[in-house]
Amino acid sequence: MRKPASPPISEAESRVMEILWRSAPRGSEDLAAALQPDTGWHENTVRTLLNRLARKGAVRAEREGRRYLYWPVLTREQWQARESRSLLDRVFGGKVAPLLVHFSRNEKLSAKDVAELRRLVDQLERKERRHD
Amino acid sequence: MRKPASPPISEAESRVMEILWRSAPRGSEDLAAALQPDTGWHENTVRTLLNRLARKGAVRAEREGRRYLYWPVLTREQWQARESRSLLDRVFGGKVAPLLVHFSRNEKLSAKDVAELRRLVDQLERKERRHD
DNA sequence: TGACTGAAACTACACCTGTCGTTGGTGGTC
DNA sequence: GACCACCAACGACAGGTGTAGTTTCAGTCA
Repeated sequence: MRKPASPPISEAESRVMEILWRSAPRGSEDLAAALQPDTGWHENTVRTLLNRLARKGAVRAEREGRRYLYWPVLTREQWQARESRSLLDRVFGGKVAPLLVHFSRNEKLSAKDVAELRRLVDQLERKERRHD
Repeated sequence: MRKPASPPISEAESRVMEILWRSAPRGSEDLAAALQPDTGWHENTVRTLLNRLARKGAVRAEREGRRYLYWPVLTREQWQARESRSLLDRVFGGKVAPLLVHFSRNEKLSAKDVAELRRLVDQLERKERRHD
């Protein structure tokens, strides 16, 4: 019972997923229309991407009359987790602290970001104490 | 005076950079030997990667007698920054807070990580107050 | 000086990606 | 029942990547 080790979603493919995550199910024509303004992609391009996504198990296609409707299977959170872990492992040797330091130092954080971060740290510290 | 918009470093290429960042300059044979245990790559493979890296401007090659010595031009920090920004933009819509939240929630943080994070937050807050 | 050798340069090739163009099949229309 | 319009399926092709094999060239040694 081997896990299929689902292949990575490419950049272009993820653009399609973004639309599906926003609302699903949708048909390919609909998808193409939604992508058109930002990407300028031809409908066939979108269909190709959908087929590849289906082969990768990231979307499910269900026939509805003459056309297909597409649903996301991979969730945005799963995808974010995968991509994040990949960055973490590839670039930061799997260690979280350097990554957090990098982002906190190098990216501008709004006051709100900082507040959010503080809440998180407080929470983490409380949890720690509880497990002492 | 256009910026050359240096091309991305591929996964395999970054493995070579890792070795160079550890110590440089080195010859290709040396590099290949250092990579061998982890990757099993043939020397020619490493040379190909070095050539590609040179074309991309990520390393500098200097003749030393009959062979070349390679120096990293791209620094590890630059590379980390690039890759991080790419993740941030592609996956988190360019917003730092969700990314930090994701990592803090989903990756196990050691007590040390948490302490580090707290120092950072404190620092950020002090900076904020100073600019009020 | 001419052969030998070891490293550099060039070539290869399959697979993935981005981006369509082309073909084909099915249901709806007269 | 024949045809048309649409959509899906398939094929295509250039550029990047992973991973070498093959060819060339410049020193070294005899």
